[in-house]
Amino acid sequence: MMTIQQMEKELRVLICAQCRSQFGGDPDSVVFGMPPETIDADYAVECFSMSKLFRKSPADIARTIANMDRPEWVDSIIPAGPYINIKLTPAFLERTVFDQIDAEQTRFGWQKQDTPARVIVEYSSPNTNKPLHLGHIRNNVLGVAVVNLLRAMGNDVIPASILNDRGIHICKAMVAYRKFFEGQTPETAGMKGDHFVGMTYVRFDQESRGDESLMEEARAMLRAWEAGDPATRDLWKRMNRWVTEGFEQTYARLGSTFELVQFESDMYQEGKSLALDGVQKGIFYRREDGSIWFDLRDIGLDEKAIVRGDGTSLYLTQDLGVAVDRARRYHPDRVIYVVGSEQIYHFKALFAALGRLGFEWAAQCVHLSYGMVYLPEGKMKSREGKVIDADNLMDDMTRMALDVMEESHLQIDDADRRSIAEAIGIGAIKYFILKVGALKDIHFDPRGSLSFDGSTGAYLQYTHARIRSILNRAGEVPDTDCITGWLTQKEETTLLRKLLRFPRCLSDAAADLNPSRLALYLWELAKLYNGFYTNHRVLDAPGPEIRAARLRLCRSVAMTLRCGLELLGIRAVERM
RNA sequence: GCGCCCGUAGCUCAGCUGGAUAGAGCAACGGACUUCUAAUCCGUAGGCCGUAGGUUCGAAUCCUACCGGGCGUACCA
Repeated sequence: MMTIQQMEKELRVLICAQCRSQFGGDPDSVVFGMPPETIDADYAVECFSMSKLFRKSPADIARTIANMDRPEWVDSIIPAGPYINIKLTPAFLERTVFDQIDAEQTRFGWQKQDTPARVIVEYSSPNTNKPLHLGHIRNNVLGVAVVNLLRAMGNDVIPASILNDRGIHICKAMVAYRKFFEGQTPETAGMKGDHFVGMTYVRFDQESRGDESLMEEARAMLRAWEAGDPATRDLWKRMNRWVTEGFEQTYARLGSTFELVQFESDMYQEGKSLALDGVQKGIFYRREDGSIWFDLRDIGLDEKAIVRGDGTSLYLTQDLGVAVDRARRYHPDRVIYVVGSEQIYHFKALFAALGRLGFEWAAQCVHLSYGMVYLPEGKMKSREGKVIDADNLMDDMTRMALDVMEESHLQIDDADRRSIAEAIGIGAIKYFILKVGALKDIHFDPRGSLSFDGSTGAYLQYTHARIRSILNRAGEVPDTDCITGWLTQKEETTLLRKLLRFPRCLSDAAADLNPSRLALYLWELAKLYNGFYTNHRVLDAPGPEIRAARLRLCRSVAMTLRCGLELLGIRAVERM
């Protein structure tokens, strides 16, 4: 059996061979594009870019390539001006697509690497003084999708998170707890732990506005923490535990998982010793007040502080320490940081610092940045409590989905209904985020996003459920291996051609670290399927062969939708 | 000031490393359920791809300048 990837490679080799024999060289690249709808072909290759290389007109090149010997599975290679259009034999197209999907199932389009690259993907990395909000959702959703895509491409991926569990923001929550909530726990307050601590943090902000002394207390608390004061450390541990327990629930709903969780409180010393090391080597320098700096003006940045005058560490110091620690323990080939675009400068500085300290792997660090998430009123401000809380949002979306389900005729018990509503509600958020390119800001319209119309996760899930319903009614899907050639309708061919492109969609999305490509592909696939669905019958198709062939087509589309959705972290439901 | 990102239909966005006639969705209007899930489908309408130059056989895509918006430029994280 030949896979789609092997078949495309084979075609490329043949085209190159023809170029070598006729023009004396290989083309720079052979890109398999999509012919316009009016042309009946599976691939289009443009010959413009070869024109300069071979000193012939694109049309001449197209004609020459089209004359090549073709394997028996290629139906025709037809030059059309500067393009060649390649059409596979319909039977081969069907067999290749169907057999591969049947063989690979939920791993359709995945690849194996002989020596898998080890990739650390850092994402989420929250502060432990408040619950996760919409901005974190974007981070987690992107992070999960990137992890999944890289894994599908055969990489050895380590999802990592670092909890920012120390610093003045934590102390603020602790001060407020002692002053206003002493003796209470998340249980007595009837709240999730992260929400409980978040409440103390908000309270601090409110109270400290009219009372400067609170800020003083927070600073004193930070000093006590650094000094290792037992009572302070005790409270700190307790509150951190509340928060992380709350996070675990949120992560479970979001589908975020980590293989490596580290704590800033364990790591920040490492960065400091690296800084001192750098001073010794003459890479960093001290100012009179004792602070440590390095100069990035030669690469268009500024001077950056790396340790404070009082010897305490900064954000950059911590990330330096974490990076070196991870490299030492895991020897990654790449490190991908999923962090908002407001940190672009920070990561430039971080990577530059690592490079100057002599770590060659610094060149393999990538900051995958993404845009802001705005509310209609403006940027989210966590201290003002004007945020879309992650848990609340997931609840709201789930409830919305439930309401819509109530109106439907679906006969299912309450537990199933809840679970499906959860998949739809959370899938809607995820798809809403993933379908736009990461760099774009998202203007989040809470009401609008609750709609399930158009290019949405629910649309994809609905299409999947619709197909599954047909397959369930059909019972056993007969094996049509020996009866290819029955899918002759336009919609059927278009669907097959779309399926043909799934493996490349995955590898492109993974290579660009861009899940939105996959999100878009799935929407297009679902759209094509729904077009087919309204125009043609499956179960009572005209003849048993067509019925069987269509069932197999349906099964393949459903499986591809499921594969894609799951890579995006969205559950494909059987019914809805 | 400097750096990075964004600017495509009324709104939200696609448009792959330049390539066959700029595409969707939403909103608006008009159609399609005795028929495999109408959370669907079909149709109509809507564009000087921010502006001006440049490179090219060919530009929404690459380069330059400008305009508009965002983010950053902390001994905050």
